[in-house]
Amino acid sequence: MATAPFRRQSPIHISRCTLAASFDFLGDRASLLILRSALFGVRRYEDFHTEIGIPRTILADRLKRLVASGLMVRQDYKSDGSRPRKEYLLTEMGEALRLPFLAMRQWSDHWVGQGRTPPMRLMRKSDGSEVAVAFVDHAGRIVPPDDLMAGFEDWASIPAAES
Amino acid sequence: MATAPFRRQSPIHISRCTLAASFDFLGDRASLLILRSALFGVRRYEDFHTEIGIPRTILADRLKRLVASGLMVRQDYKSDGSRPRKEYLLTEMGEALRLPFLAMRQWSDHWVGQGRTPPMRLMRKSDGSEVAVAFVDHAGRIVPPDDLMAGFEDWASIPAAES
DNA sequence: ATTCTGAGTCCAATTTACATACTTAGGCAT
DNA sequence: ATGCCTAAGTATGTAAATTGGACTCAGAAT
Repeated sequence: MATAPFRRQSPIHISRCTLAASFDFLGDRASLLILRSALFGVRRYEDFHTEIGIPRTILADRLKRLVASGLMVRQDYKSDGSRPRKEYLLTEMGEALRLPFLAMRQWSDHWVGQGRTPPMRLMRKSDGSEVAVAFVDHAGRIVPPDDLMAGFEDWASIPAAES
Repeated sequence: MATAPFRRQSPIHISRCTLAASFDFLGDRASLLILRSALFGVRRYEDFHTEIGIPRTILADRLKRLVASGLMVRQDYKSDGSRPRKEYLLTEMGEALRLPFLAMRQWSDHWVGQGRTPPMRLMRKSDGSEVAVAFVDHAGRIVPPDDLMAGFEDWASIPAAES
């Protein structure tokens, strides 16, 4: 599976693909940047706006969509000396995006950040050892990408590759 | 690191974030769907068009951008009985997106596909055992998300969290 | 010479994004 | 109690991107 063989169609039809479906609500720059900030601990409208620099209308719209999609919740907070305001927190579903986002970061640090030393390192809390995102088998051993294979529910319906 | 502490700003400024930078060229639905298909082995303009169903102008534009970004290459192919045509192949850089995309698929199968059995399983070629995407330490052991910690180059510059 | 097909481009209508300005709600100082 | 301040939005006119459909182009086959 290092490289997929040539195919005329994907083995999973786009209308039944949860991955493709997820791109409907996080397949745009603004949402992705909001989630990136949120995973770092940013919560407030004004902070998202300052940090990301997208128009306020877009920010408001995207936050609404992220809440509607179940990735974030909008709740009150109260810092002393000011009135109750709203903040946006990741739900468990949104929090679970940490793994894919960190996989993506690993990729971008390598391929976009070329030579530069990555600004962030993942470590074990316990012993401080370097942590990476990788394929692992059921026994917990790392699987090299070329030992990887995909199995499909209805593989009989997959049109054979031609050249 | 199960949940990040509240922060007013991300510890990595957006202008120096390779992840944020990568969203510039793959932070849109069309590009993500093209890459999904490409990772499955789809290569041809017409096949992308049929499968994804985006307008031809967008497809042409995105393919151009993916080539310009170094994720794909445009090359000739010749099937017998017809003239030479173009196809789009993932480069090593594009191919390396397989890990983050499969991490994302794992997420979407779980959180978007709720109860349904995932249409695709990752397996070891050698023994057919189930494969997943996970955090691993340097010794190759799986790291649970709550034993995860982030270290930053210039952590002194991180504004302290407040509430 | 004509047809056929994959790989595009062109175009007018619609949608979405953008920047800037404006609004709202409540705590607080005067 | 009046007015000010701030976070969190909304309103709006303009600029840009997206859309679906028609059109073009190149070469192989008939």
